[in-house]
Amino acid sequence: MEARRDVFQAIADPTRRAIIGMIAQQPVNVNTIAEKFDVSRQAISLHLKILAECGLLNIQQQGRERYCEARLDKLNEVHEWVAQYHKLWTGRLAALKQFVEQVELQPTSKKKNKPNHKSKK
Amino acid sequence: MEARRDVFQAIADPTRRAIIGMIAQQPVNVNTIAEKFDVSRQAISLHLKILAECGLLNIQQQGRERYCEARLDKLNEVHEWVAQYHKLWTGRLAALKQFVEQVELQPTSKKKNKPNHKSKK
DNA sequence: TATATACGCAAGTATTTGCTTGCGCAAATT
DNA sequence: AATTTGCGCAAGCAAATACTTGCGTATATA
Repeated sequence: MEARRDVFQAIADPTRRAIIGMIAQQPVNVNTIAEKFDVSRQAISLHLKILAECGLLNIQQQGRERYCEARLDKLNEVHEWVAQYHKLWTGRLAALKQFVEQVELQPTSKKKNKPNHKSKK
Repeated sequence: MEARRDVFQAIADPTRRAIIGMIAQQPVNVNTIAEKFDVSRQAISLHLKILAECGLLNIQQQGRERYCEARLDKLNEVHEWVAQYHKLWTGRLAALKQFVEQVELQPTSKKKNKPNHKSKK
């Protein structure tokens, strides 16, 4: 146990993503977070621990309460990983669009019957 | 088994991320992929199955070979999820930077020496 | 046609999750 | 001082992972 613990792994769980969303704007204490879910406080506590272990979360003790603060910048690893592919696939879409437009403009096209020609808006 | 199967879950595994990287540019067949890793072909096959199940992968049979083609646009869900927080945290950084600069420009400031002021290009 | 190749389909196992319940302790509240 | 509240620690458990090995089956190739 306690094996791999990286950001990708951390955000794989929907509950943990929800937690991040909940504390993205301002720190929230453990019990307040736990109340929003229908699992036990311990379960949430464990999720928080996992998030904290990979740096996505800071915990500040305040009296008997513990406030969880999101460290969104730690999502950068994910952002960069996805962004490279995002560029790739949007680039392809752009190229495809351009290609289609170019073909449509060809005056040499044989196809004269195009009953339902989908026009671009 | 066969429970949750979403994109976040799929990319949580480093092997699967590596597979995506391997086929992002052009389709590759199963055995070629498997050879790059030091786990069994079956293990890779299962990873491919998982990727295919959540749409990140298309498989085209060609003779006895199966070519795996990446569907990068299916990463959009992840991209959007991260992007919202990316905006948040970069926005905060920008605000912080602006704040610091503003403070530095205060005429009441005692600090007159700013040798390496980083100018924006 | 015999054989090698490119897979898929289990079955079996060790580890890792995700969750629960019970206990304990320190900081607020009464 | 007694009680409530906030939360960690730990044991226990079902389910999911990530692999492996063995077997079966098309499709190429010799």
